[in-house]
Amino acid sequence: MPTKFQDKVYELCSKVPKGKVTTYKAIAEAMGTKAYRAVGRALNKNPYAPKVPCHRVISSDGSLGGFATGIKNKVKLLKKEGIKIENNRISKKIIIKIS
DNA sequence: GCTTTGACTCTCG
DNA sequence: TCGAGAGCCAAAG
Repeated sequence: MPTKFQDKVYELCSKVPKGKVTTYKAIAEAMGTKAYRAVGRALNKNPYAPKVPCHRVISSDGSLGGFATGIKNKVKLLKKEGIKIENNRISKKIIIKIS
């Protein structure tokens, strides 16, 4: 079991509904921290790999940010979810905020 | 136990 | 509009 911080990150990731995405910033803010980078780093480890849809987490300005298994794979996964991706950019309108 | 790094974000030029 | 620099926190080395 990873740290509480990571656990929180993964939990928030799970809260993202299918067909929508969220941002690293939103996650960090949701857990009451500004460790945006720590969130990304935690997801890179991704001990919950298939359990948590970490591919639904992107950067704040709509870019994909990055992906451990490759951006291309991330794009493919998101497209499967019904998310439109253009030039490695996600429509900001589908970006949601975590409660 | 301190230093470096990172799937980030913001601000300034 | 685009590029570079600084700031932030947590985990790994």
